[in-house]
Amino acid sequence: MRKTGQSGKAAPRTQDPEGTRRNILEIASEEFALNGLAGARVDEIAARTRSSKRMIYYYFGDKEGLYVSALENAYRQVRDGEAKLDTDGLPALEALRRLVEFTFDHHHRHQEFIRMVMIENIHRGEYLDRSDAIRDLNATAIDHIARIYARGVADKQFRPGLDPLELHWQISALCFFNVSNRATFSHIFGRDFGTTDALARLKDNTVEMVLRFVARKDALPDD
Amino acid sequence: MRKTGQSGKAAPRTQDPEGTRRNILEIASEEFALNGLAGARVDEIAARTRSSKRMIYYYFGDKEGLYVSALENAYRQVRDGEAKLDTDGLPALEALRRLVEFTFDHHHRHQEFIRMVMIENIHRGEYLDRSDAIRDLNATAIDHIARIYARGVADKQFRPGLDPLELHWQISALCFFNVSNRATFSHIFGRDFGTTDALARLKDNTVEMVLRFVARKDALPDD
DNA sequence: GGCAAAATGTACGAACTGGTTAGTTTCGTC
DNA sequence: GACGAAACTAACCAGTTCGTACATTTTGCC
Repeated sequence: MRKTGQSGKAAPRTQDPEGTRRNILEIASEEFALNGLAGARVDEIAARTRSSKRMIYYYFGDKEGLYVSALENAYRQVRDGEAKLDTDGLPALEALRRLVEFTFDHHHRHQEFIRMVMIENIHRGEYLDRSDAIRDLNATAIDHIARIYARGVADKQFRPGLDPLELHWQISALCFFNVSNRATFSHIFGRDFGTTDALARLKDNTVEMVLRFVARKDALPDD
Repeated sequence: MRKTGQSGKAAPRTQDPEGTRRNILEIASEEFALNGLAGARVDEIAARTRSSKRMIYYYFGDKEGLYVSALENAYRQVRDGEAKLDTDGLPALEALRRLVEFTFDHHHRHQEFIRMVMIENIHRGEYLDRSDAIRDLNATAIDHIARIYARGVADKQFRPGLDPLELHWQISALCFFNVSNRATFSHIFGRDFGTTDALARLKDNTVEMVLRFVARKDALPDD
């Protein structure tokens, strides 16, 4: 799909391939996040689109192709957002705190992304396999935490011997679960964990938990 | 068609309502855990059953009724298993360690359960709402950790002011994610987190993380 | 203006899917 | 050993769902 160089802004057209594609992808992302791969309906997606079912198949091949694109779309958006955090000037302990807080909030802000990841895990990552675009996006996601950790160890603030990737795992777990399992958890224990108050407490706990895990005892405040 | 001994139990019958029901539920649980509510096929379930599609509707009403039963089934099995852990004789710190280790392993042993919970969360707990059976099962699930925590605080091993339910949340998060998101996580970071080695490390980390979060500084070993 | 390629609209159909209809067999019990 | 209820079977049905065939318009380019 090549775009010839044009002068000025593109004039409004009756035909707008790029816009159509984007519009379809947007609606599809919503529907898949809402209903899952099997649960989403191509006809329903088409109906909500400014375009038609014909166009879905024209641009994305089939339902699964559309799903994979929606998945890529979700990852791309979220990773783009993550890149905005900058902690380079901060002391390691503070940087880590910021990172965890940011991750917590970021997950909370992008619930459709969380849902897509849940759905994809139900499918055992089968469709992720078909997308080389996604792996590339995440290769650098680990860098940030690795840098902070290295800094903290050098400063004798963090205990050595931890694996940044495993640390990332733990942080992800705490922040992800917080969104992914809220429905069942709240229901079962009869307490709403979605209130701003509950969320604030969970965030504090999460930060605290990570910091206590990583920091050396003497770098922590007294109990 | 085998004959059971006449050991007081019902003689073998060609008609076996209880057995049929259980058989259907068993297969249905597998299929729903495998494919989700929308993804599972009633015909496929029926085919794998010793019985027929008609019987599914006879005993469970409709597809959703069958799904709710499968969900209840999953919760019941897992909660029954959990009840087996006994830490009452142990010092609080050791008891908590055992609890976390057990939870970690237990989640790992019951991946179909995890999948059912994931699926139900995709459905926002809508079907959990329809089942009063499940809430009752979990009302006591929090007791165990609450007892350990209270003991630890009394013994000056744990820092006070924590909420057992929130603690349970954190532990669940770490152990749940470990199963639920393995597919995408492993894929994205190109490292298999399902090996016995990786699991052992993650378990250690998880235990460590919880203990460091709960214990008072002076109750912990040096870094 | 003319033309091929890209983009789009309309309508349809084959296969699937949840659910049912209608009828048969089994079984406790009186 | 008759009888009604419970357990069960097989075939079928109607609505849905993904996907496509065919026709048409728009666009870039000479």
